[in-house]
Amino acid sequence: MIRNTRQRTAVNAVFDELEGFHSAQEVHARMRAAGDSIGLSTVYRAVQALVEDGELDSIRTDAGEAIYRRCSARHHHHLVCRACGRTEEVEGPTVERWADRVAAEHGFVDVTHSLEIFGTCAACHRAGAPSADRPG
Amino acid sequence: MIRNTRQRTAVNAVFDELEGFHSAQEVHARMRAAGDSIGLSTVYRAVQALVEDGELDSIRTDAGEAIYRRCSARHHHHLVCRACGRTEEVEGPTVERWADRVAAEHGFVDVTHSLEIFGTCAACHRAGAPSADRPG
DNA sequence: GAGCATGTGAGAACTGTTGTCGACTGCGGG
DNA sequence: CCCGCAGTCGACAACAGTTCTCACATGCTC
Repeated sequence: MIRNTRQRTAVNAVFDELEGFHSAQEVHARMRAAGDSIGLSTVYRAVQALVEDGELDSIRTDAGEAIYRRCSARHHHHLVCRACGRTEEVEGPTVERWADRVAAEHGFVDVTHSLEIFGTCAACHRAGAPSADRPG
Repeated sequence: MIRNTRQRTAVNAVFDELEGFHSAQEVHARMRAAGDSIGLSTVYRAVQALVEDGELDSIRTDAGEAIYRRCSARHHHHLVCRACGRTEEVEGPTVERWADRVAAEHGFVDVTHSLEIFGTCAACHRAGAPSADRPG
């Protein structure tokens, strides 16, 4: 049975007040700072549960850290600035259809996909942010 | 000054023989197994240098591990069976153009993207493989 | 070949994450 | 309302991947 605990509720609530992506550690620190007594393990368990429930959306930073945010109902992808980390949601039926079609052509079923776009946002580009090229 | 050492050359050479993505640790193990004496730190340094030189391409797995491969002339994506792990390379100008366009519309420059498609391949589907959904 | 900046490598340190385990507590039943 | 107990908590240890350290080795320039 899945219980409705103070901690779980609290973690969930944090993401109501927060925009964008935040790491488990950050959430933990934020809660502790706010006087909320909660363990780090619990935060990790909570965010994982929330991701499974589809409440949160998770991606991994370039540094390998997992970051989370409230998931909007729509299926979408992320456009991430590699200099300042700013994230924008983008969506496009084009790519959805393409992915499904390609998978189907190869005989794959039950298809999902993950797509992230990285670049340097206008502000950072103006600021002359360095950019590590990443062809691929 | 950047020196041309035996180790650096050797790491680079490994990726000539290897297809697809491989972790630094795997490369290290492989080299040791082949009787090549090299330290793990050195492998890390080497792959990082190679990435900076544009010789290698790096992405991060879901588990947070960094994996590398020779940057192929062709840009393509992966279609991965979530049951047996079989991977097929797919490519499509559609999605490339879409990603670039979307990024440009948001004022992003110097754009790259990462896309993986997950599904159950025909063989595994016939075998009745289970599947874990991952919205996002 | 000499000098020396740069690279190497074993191991320690660090970071983010997951596991452990005794104590705790929501929740359904009585 | 209280009981019982399975699900949960949380401090801490354990882990994995990566980076740092530093004494030693070695390519490169002269």
